[in-house]
Amino acid sequence: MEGDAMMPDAEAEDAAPAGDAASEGAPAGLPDAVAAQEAARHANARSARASALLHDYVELIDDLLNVEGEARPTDIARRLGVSHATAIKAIARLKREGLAHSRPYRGVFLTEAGRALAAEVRARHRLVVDLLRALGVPEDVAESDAEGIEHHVSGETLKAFERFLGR
Amino acid sequence: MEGDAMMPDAEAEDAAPAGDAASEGAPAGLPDAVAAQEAARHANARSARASALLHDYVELIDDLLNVEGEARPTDIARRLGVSHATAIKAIARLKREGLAHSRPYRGVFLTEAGRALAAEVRARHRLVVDLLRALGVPEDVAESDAEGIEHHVSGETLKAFERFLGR
DNA sequence: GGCAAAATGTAGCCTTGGCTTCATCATGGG
DNA sequence: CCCATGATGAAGCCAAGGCTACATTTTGCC
Ligand SMILES: [Mn+2]
Ligand SMILES: [Mn+2]
Ligand SMILES: [Mn+2]
Ligand SMILES: [Mn+2]
Repeated sequence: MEGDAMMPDAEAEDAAPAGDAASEGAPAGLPDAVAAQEAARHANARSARASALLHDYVELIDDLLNVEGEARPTDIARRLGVSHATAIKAIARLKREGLAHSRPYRGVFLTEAGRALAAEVRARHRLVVDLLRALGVPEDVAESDAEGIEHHVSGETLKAFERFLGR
Repeated sequence: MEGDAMMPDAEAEDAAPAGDAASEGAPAGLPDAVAAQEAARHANARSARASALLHDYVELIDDLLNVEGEARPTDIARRLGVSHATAIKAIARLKREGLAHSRPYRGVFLTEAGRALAAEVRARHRLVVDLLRALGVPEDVAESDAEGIEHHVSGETLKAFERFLGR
């Protein structure tokens, strides 16, 4: 620990009191309620970020099952651009969460919950892409941005997108 | 691969001559080029997700510095809804990345690069909120969704938003 | 001016989500 | 029919980003 050298060279510290706010000796910080609201927004974004990965897996597996008839770890990994080991670990988590099931060397399948989630995720993905396209975003960029945006679009916002697209 | 004949191919759309000779009993899997493109989109989203956290810290620190005159770990933590220890670890990372600097017990400051990034992040945040509002999303929902969406909006899409908002 | 409380920092634990490496399994071509 | 090869799975490493618990420093208040 190079914790030495902690001599506070008496700077013009108190020269920046920034004492805005009300008449009271209250702290300059903004009201608790506002900070709490902001914290809630960030917590919300963190939560969405946490489920984003599983959503993408479920969406992709559903697609593979529909288009190819089966969803193999290697294909999943290739489509996501990760190693097969990474895909297998995520698949284990999907199973733990009750979204998928599989037996060794037999490919992956979705549970009822998994299929329901996949449908929801796909609808959201498409709607986000459609909205971006409608705003003039080039197709490849729309697809790319949508891959991240989709996980942060609430039901309310989704409805707004639908309204705008006239649906 | 599988012997079944899976004809429903998404890539038979129109252009996109990336198709490999599909005349033979070629694998049902979609072309390498398409899978690679999809993998690239996911890689892009992963990368954006990775920098999202630091962006939020930088944006918040800049705001605290502007509004309060100082950015203290405890305030940062409260506004983000995380423990102060978590904030301090993130701040260490900001410093490592050359975005911030600080001395023990003295609050956090942004480097030139940090300020530049903050300006960019804030502009993006505002534009996303404005777009959502323009589409009829309620203010609190717009703020909440924007907190996540903002990190996945490319420059191209940003321009499209500006165009739509008439700027 | 001194001291208790608040703020800050450190240490260590956990999960997620990447990776590489190595072991095992399944299958199709010869 | 057999085994080379590719697919699958297991193990273990790493960084990020949460947390709690505890140590240290600063500050506000009497
Ligand atoms: Mn996605
Ligand atoms: Mn998607
Ligand atoms: Mn954000
Ligand atoms: Mn933001």
